[in-house]
Order: sequence, then structure tokens, then C-alpha cells
Amino acid sequence: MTEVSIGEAARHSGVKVPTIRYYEQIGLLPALSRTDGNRRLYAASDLRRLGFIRHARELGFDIEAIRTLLTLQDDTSQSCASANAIAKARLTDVDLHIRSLTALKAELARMVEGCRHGRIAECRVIEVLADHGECAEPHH
Amino acid sequence: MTEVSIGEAARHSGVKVPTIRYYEQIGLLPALSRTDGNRRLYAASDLRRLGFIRHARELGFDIEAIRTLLTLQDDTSQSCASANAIAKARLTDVDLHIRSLTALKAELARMVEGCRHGRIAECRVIEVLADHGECAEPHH
DNA sequence: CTTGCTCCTCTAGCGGCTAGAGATAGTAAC
DNA sequence: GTTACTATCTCTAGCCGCTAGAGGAGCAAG
Repeated sequence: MTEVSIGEAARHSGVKVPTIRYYEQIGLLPALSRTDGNRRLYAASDLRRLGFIRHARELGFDIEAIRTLLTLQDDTSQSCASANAIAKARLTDVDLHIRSLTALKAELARMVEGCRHGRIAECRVIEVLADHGECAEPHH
Repeated sequence: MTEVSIGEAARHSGVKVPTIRYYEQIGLLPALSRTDGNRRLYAASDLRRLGFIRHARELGFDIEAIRTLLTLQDDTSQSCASANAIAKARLTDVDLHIRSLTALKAELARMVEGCRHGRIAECRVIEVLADHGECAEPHH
């Protein structure tokens, strides 16, 4: 058993030490074995689980989704329909988010380009912010 | 002076009542005049300020940026360089965000497409999450 | 045996709201 | 005048996903 300390686990997984403890606290990681001196010990399976969590977080899944994905992972005989549904939902979210940010970007770009670098009184940035009606697309 | 209630202000601006109170509390809105019965009264200028805040929030500016933009708006003789810098910074942020979400989207799409709708044991979704090495682009 | 690092637990804070309790004000109908 | 109803008031606590800091204990090297 080559079990490692929380610091090692953090370096290995790229998840910060307090965050690892937090994951344990909210039950994403199981209760761990400890040394005599009460330090946490991480086995290979714990590190894998941590990697899974990290990757899922990077992909923007929220904690609840990850909790579900982890239980799915634990029972490999189940249908993967739920896992797929969760991933699809996330994909839709991301897509929507990209769309709305793209509209935002256009708006911001128009604002910035319109600025003549003069006084506030005739600044497009302030002006546009003050009057939503000036927006090209009012749907945000 | 046609001053309106907080409910009216909310309907007019699209900002929820508790949020309006919150903005006052953190000093984005000035202390307001009140009725004898201690209800807040919103004048046209307050409504304009509220609209400005809402629009800026929709464009994703954080509260501190909005605070600055508001003080800039109040002094129309100043140079608009700072306003422009804030807007540009936000534009850069949005752009970065879009880029990273687009990479994410590709990753998610690959995951979802790879799923054969079978058992968890051979599910691409779970598999990819468990092994970051399978990602096309490892930079997230 | 001391120095210096890692680790422990605990509580509080971040942003930007949102939700709820319990009290008061205002309005409309009877 | 009373009742019923809604809107508003203040205050505190909660949301997510951490992050920061206090105050203490374990442990390896010199």
C-alpha cells in the first residue's frame, strides 16, 4: 500500500489541499484512513477519484452532478443513460452560455469602438450603459 | 416630483425588489427619500441609475467596476479613459471565457458522441472523466 | 532539542444575490 | 370603523464552491 499524504495528493491531482478536505467534508470523497498522528492517507483509488472530480469540475459539472456521476461510476453494470443525460445537459448549458457571451462580446466591442477618447460627456461606453435602447440586440 | 415605490421601481427596471435594497445597502444607490411611513421613494434619476446598473450587470461588469463607472458618469467633464479601460478589460475577459467554453464544448461533444448507450463499464462519458489523458486538448 | 515544514480542526469570508421571519403601512371593500 | 389583503419594512441566514486564517500538533533533519 503506497498511501500518500494530502500534500502529495494535492500535487498529484492539482486540487488544492483545503479543497480536498472540503470534498471529503461534503462527502465526495469517502472517509479516509489516517496515520497514528491523524493525518489523512490517500490510496491509489482515492487519487483516481480525485482526478475524476477535478476533471469533471474543469468541464463545469456542478457538485451534485459529480456526485451522481461518481455513484454511476461505482456501479459499472448500470446503463449509462443517466451519465449521458448529465453530459448532454451540460453541453446544452455550455452552448447557451457561449451564445449569450458572444452577443455580449459584440455589444462590448461596439461600445469600446465607439469611444472617441474624449470627455465622459460624449463617451459611448457610459452612454450605452445608461441607455439600453442603444443596444443592437435587446435580449440580454 | 413623481416618485415611485420600490415595487414600481422593480417593475420599471427589471431588478427585483430585494436586489434593489441590496444595491442601496452596498452603496450603489444613494440613500433614498422616504415616505412618512418609511417606504422608499424613487425619483426619475434613481430609476436611471438603476437602469444603468442593471445594464452593466447584464454585460457582466462586477459591482466594483459598476461603482467606478457610476462615479465616472457623475462627473461628465472627466476623461473617459478609465471607462474605456474597464470596458476593454471586460471585453478581454469575455473573449477568454468564450475561448475556454468553446474548447469545453468540443470536449463534451466528443464525450457524448462517443457514448454507445450501453453499460457504464464501456461508457465514454465516465471513461473520459476518469482519464484526463483522453482529452484532445489538455489545457483546461 | 530546536527549527521549520506539513498537517490538523474550526470558524468566517468571498460575490451577488435570494429566502424567510415577523412587524408595519397602505388601500379597498363592506 | 373594521376587515382583509397586499406591499413594504428590517433583520438574519443561506446559496455555491471554495479560500483564508487562527491556533495547535506531528514529524524529519541538523
